[in-house]
Amino acid sequence: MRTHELVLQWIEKQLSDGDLALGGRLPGERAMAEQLQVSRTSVREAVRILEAMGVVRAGVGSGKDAGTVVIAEPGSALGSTLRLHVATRHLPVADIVETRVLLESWAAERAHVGVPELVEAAELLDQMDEAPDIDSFLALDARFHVALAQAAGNSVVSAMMASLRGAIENYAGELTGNLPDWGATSTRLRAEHRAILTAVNNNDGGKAAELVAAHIQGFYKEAGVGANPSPK
Amino acid sequence: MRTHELVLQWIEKQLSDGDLALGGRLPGERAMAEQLQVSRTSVREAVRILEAMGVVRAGVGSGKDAGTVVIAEPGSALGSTLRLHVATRHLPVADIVETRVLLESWAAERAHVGVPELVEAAELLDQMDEAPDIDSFLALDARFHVALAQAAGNSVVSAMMASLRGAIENYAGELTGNLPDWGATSTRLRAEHRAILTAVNNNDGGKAAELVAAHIQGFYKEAGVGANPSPK
DNA sequence: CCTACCACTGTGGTCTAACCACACTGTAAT
DNA sequence: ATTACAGTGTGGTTAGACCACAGTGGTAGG
Repeated sequence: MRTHELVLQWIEKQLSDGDLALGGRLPGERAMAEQLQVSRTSVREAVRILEAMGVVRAGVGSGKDAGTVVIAEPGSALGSTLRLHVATRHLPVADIVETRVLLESWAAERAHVGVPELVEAAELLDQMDEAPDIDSFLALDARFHVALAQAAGNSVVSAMMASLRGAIENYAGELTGNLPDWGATSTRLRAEHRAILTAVNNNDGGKAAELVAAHIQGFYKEAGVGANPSPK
Repeated sequence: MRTHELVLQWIEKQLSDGDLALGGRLPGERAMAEQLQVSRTSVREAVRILEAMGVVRAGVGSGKDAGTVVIAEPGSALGSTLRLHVATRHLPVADIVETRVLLESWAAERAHVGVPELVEAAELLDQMDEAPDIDSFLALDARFHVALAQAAGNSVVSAMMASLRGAIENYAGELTGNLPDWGATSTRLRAEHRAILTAVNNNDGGKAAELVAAHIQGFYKEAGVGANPSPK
């Protein structure tokens, strides 16, 4: 077993045993190195992996944001991993879109009416009506979909959905260039968003799921994904 | 931007541009360090991250298995990430089980009859009838479920399903200790497996999905997950 | 001529020791 | 009381060395 894996094991044990909790701080790199009788290099490699997994965040200096702190951001971490695998051509974009439809439909069908996430989603829609450019529109769109997914109350589904969105975020940006009329598309997307949210708030989960599926598939189909899985 | 992130970017670009393909070999760490004008340490940190993501595999020595080569194993990588987040108590085991039910039901419903994965699944069931102990039974069980998921032909769903299974693998091992009568449970599980496979091969996707959902939920319920999300 | 051995080479794995930038903290000078 | 500044501890980065490993190729012995 390689040295940095030993460090990883040790840290994972600290987490499992509850000696290290969310928001907690890891010992300094030098301290850990001495405690585990390994070099600081090995400790750093382990920390880097945890950082890539979204389990910790490293901050320099001193004070509240300093040191290596335990966080919980599986979404961005999974997203990076998927993005890399898309780059290797091993994961087709079409499969990602399909999975996204699966997860988001499920979430829309089971969204709990009355949770704060749905209020946030409504506010995001208002902001989208006044988005100055495409990029800010897409950013708000991403947050809307994530909020909707979170309303179902399953953190794993939320994280995976967010990661899928993140993995193809670059594509979304490129693809809007393919659209014949962004103004028309934007209007349509916004109307679909409101219809989805209305269906959810009316406890009509089945309809919400259908609308979400059509919404996502419609966008990527219009932008040309599916027929051409590797647009680059 | 930190130095190792620069290296990551460079490697990701090589992958996106197709200059580096699956099975290809990265330049040596020393060569990359010189080419990018960074230290070997930074290169190594980047490679470590890619290794943790299941994008590359590092091998010492010389010959075919030596050097850092591009692979595609998103499943194990995502599994490790999820496992760590479970350790932080951020992802409840119940949510993972629920997501697994979602993905596997979907896959069972859409499995393509006639694909080699289903043949392999059948062989695995035969082997399970003669599994000498619980651990080998669980290992075969894992492979059976993965094969079933792969039969649906969506690589993202397959990878995620495998990762979910891996994230709670340790739990499965612990939980079998809670079962009152392993022999009876094993017999029931094997019967359910065969029923699922039969439904799939009969093109009865709906029934297969139902059976899979009941199969998974039944096992974890019997073992005591759901009522007690953090058994440790 | 063939075989067995062995030094050579290039790979990742690890370690040490130093320096940097950063951000807060406490103290001393104003 | 306010300000300026040295001190301290954090992660970030680098250079250089040594190790184990595995295939390569030459060489000595049969």
